[in-house]
Amino acid sequence: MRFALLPPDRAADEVERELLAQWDEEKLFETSLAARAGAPRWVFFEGPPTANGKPGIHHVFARTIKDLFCRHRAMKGFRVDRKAGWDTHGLPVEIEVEKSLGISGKQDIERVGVGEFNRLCRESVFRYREDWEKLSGRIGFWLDYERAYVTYSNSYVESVWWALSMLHAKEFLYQGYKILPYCPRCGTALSSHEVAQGYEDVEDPSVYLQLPLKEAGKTGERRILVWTTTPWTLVSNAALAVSPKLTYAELRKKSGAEWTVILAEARVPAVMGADWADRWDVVDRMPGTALAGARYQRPLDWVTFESGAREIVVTADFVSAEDGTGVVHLAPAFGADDYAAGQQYDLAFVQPVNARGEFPADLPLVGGMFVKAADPVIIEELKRRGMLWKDGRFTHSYPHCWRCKTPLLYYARSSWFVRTTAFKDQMLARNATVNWNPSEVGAGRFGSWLENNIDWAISRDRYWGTPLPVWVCDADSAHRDVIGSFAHLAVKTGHALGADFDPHKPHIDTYTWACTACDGTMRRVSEVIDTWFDSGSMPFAQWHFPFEHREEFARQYPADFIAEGVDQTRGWFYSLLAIATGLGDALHPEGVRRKVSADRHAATYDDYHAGSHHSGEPRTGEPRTGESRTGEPRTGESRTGESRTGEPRSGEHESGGHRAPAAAEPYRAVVVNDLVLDANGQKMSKTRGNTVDPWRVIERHGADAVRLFLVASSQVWVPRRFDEQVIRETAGRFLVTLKNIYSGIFAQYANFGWSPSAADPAVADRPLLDRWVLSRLAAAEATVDAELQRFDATAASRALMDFVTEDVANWYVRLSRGRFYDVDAADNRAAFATLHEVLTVVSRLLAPFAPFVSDWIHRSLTGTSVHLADFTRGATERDVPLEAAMAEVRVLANLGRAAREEAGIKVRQPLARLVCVAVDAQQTLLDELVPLLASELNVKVVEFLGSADSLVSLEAKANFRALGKKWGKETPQAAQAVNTLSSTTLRAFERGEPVHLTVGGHSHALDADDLVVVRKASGALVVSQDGMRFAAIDPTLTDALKREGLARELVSRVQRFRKESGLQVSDRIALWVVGPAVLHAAVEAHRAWICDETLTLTLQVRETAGPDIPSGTTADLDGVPVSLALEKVS
RNA sequence: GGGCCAUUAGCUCAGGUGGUUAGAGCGCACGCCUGAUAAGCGUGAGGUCCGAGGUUCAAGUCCUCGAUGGCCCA
Repeated sequence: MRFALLPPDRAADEVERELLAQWDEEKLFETSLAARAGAPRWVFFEGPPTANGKPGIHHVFARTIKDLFCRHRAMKGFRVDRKAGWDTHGLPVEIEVEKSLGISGKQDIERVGVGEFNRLCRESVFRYREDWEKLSGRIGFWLDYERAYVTYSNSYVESVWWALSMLHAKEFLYQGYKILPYCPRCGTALSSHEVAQGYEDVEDPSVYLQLPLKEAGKTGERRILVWTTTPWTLVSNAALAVSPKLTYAELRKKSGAEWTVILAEARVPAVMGADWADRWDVVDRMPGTALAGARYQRPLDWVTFESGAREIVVTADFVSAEDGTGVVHLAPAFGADDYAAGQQYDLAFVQPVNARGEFPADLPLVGGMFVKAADPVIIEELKRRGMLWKDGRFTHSYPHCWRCKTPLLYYARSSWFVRTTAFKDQMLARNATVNWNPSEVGAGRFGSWLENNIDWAISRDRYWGTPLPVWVCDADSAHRDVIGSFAHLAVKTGHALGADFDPHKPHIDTYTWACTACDGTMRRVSEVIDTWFDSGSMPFAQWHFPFEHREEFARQYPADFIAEGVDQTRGWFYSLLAIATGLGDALHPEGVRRKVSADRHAATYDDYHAGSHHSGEPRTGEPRTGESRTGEPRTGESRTGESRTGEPRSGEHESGGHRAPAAAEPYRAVVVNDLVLDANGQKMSKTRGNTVDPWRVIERHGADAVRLFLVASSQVWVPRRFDEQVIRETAGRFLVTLKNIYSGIFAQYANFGWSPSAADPAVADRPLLDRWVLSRLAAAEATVDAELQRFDATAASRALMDFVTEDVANWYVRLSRGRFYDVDAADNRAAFATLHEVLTVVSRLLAPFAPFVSDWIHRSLTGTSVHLADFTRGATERDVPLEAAMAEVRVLANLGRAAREEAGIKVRQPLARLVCVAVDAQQTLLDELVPLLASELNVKVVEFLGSADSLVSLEAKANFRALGKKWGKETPQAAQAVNTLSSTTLRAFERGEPVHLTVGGHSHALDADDLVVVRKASGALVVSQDGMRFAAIDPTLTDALKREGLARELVSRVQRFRKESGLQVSDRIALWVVGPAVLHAAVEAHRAWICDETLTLTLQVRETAGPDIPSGTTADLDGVPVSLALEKVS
């Protein structure tokens, strides 16, 4: 058996590409799935990326996290199917197509034609999908791209329709109004991103009104002051709002007017002037709540109210004392706060403005005018009516249309909603059982946001999206059909849909039918739905549930794991939860199965499902009895999930056909990742030009290093800086070390004739160092596994990297190097077998993080792919006392080196003895490890002392934790007393003699807990200490030691010379050494050893050079001049 | 304006339940090794723990206020 070599300087990119080709050829992903076909499932949901742009480095990040945990659980023995998915609808796609066509805005799209436009949208999605698949593949993200779900596909759309129809059946779907920023010129509502682009500072009117309060028979004696910057909305004024938290003042002019004015006390100076007290008397003060319910006279009476409360003062939390008068005018059609208050108090709703932003022609004075242009007219009219207090101008930041710069109007638009507020408590309960990583996102950001949940506006007045399956009668809009399947649509229209049926606009809008309740015609509403509803439907829509694959859905719901960026908090994380909770039992596999079996002969799902729609009566798809259960959080095992996710579940879940009641949360664990920033901590953006091209980075460092860096550099849920320099220094460096150990130490020498065999000693028979590293390996294995189990990839990767660099490279390999130069000795076979085991297990542990190099090494070591291996071995035993003893030895070695450094004696110079004091380790083990310590520190003898008394004097250090309990406020004095205890007293105390402390009249016996005894060096040896551990070297250099040191210097120099002369490591030589007598003595004393080390067959030492010696080199060996010459002999 | 997160050595980050010498890696300085060699190892110097108050015998850690940066939402 030969082990392939992997030179560390071989380009990672090249190696990885070769592996990708090999995986492809072997169908390794499919093979790995097949190997777990019968295993318990661990379900992953792929949050579908929007395929409307090239993937960036932050996508590599998110996808690494997804892949990593899926790989880990798969290696742990679960079946982890990974179905890819693509989010294909929505405004981003439309904008991309608008750009490519060089058009902008709805009118342009209509001109191009909705059919053509949507065709281009569909094509555009395909283009980017390829980019995504390529990059995902390159970074080793294993996903089933062949069977990806695509949100625009007919089957997906049909499942979404089903969900909407079920929500409708549960009376969760309704039509209402939503206040949207709207451009009257473009005739379109703007998304929040568009609004954010268009803020500009503008000057607007600043108008104060005095509105008379209507009180029993004396209207106008008290007036309330109101401020607005949009006079045109006063036409629709329905109510006034005051703050329940503010105090309001009622003022009367000192000059003795008959009327008073009311405004927030805190606003008086700002509104009335700093010197207001000179002119006004405060006649009354009252809380805002006292004003609630008061009636007032509205400023303008041009429109008539149809229904709802009007001309009334209400309280609202959004009213502040920041500006204005603390009294806010409410026009529910023209502001989000206003609308919300309107809903809360059932206020009258009037919207006398058309789509072009104009008042109707029949209004007095302002009829037909653009609203903004009507402002001066309205101010003039208010003045005429005596309702104007004062007017002025006001500069503020106001949103404008980013296309045409027209100021936006906040506008009530008809919109469709899902009544999420109806099941908010259930969402909260479900959320509470989710294992969020980090937990604060679930409890804080997401949880507190859910608390303030408002109904989900799901309709969009756009083109490329899942059409809202609502048909409304053109004669009476109360007559509605919500279509839940294509079959249902066929039934409605009376004929089959045809093979080329496309549920998208504009085709779908050609389907109409006669209203069953009147003479009207049922026509589809124009809207499409929010793409978040699409993606939030993926748990069932990816399976075309409930029309197909019901069993599959049951097995793959809910998800054990999802992972996305923190920006998905209000996106996918929410839409998954909201839809699953709203659907409730409709997602219950048992419920569906019962239904199906009861109607086994039904030709289509819709056949049995129909009827609920024909009647027009809402009905629940499933029995209501289970409802109360749905909101209950799971108890017991839910939070840590250990019992569920720790080990593969037994088959019982499978045999049941489903895994859990669908009433559970749609995902059990979430890993949230934060942004990838540039090297300077700046957010990456195209406009800043600091984006990172993932392809170029991968080419330079390899996907392994990039993945490892992204995960290991800091917790994934804090923003991380992306710095290529740092990749090289951390992940890159680690991988180089690993390859060095594999190729430079293991494979290179194993190829002289070692391969695993029965000749290898059993573990128990191997040297302590081997047993130690195997024990550490078991520890690392357990740690990495446990950290991944709890979704901490950062801690896992760091533990693994630390093990490899510290324990394997820096200790085991370094101390064992000599054992790898010869494959025959039993001791050496043990070393090879041990390192083989270590490297094999390390590659498995590394596989989720760095799937390429780990596979490469694992294949070379074992002949099989790491991705078909088990993550952990069975029971492995640790030798904890041995680990403790070795830890002790390593500390002592460091101390010894520090002592050498202090004494100024290099390691190559042998010393007579090292004197140590160790703690926490068995002396027998330490004795066995002495040869390692002696060789590491190059000393002849290592002695252990039971105490350091002979090396040190004792001092006490107070232990505040213990003293604090006893002494309270006198702790510092007591500590001081402890710290001044004499060395003699402390020795007595350590022997068990009682010691009392007296401080401030109190006296307590000293307990062992109360102090730590510290040893300070004293004496002739050079002592180094760390806590209770000591290492002391004897710096005395005898002539014999000096000779040995010189011999070592010589060997070192000869070795270098051999190399400089171009010799092979196995070449035998003849050697001439010319130097003074002292060198002569050293060589003669260690002749055999020198010859052995340098493979010298004949060694001649002289004091002077001669003509018979070949030319060579000269050197200085610690002040001893030497000339060397050598010749290759064989 | 609200919510959440972060702020610890030049850089990147660790620092359960408060306990007195605040750690690691990288970088840097000095040195070692020269059969992992465009590798490997050691020793060392680096810190008012963002600031101000407070609680406590004791605060990087708990509380309050503030600053800066980031994200999300208005």
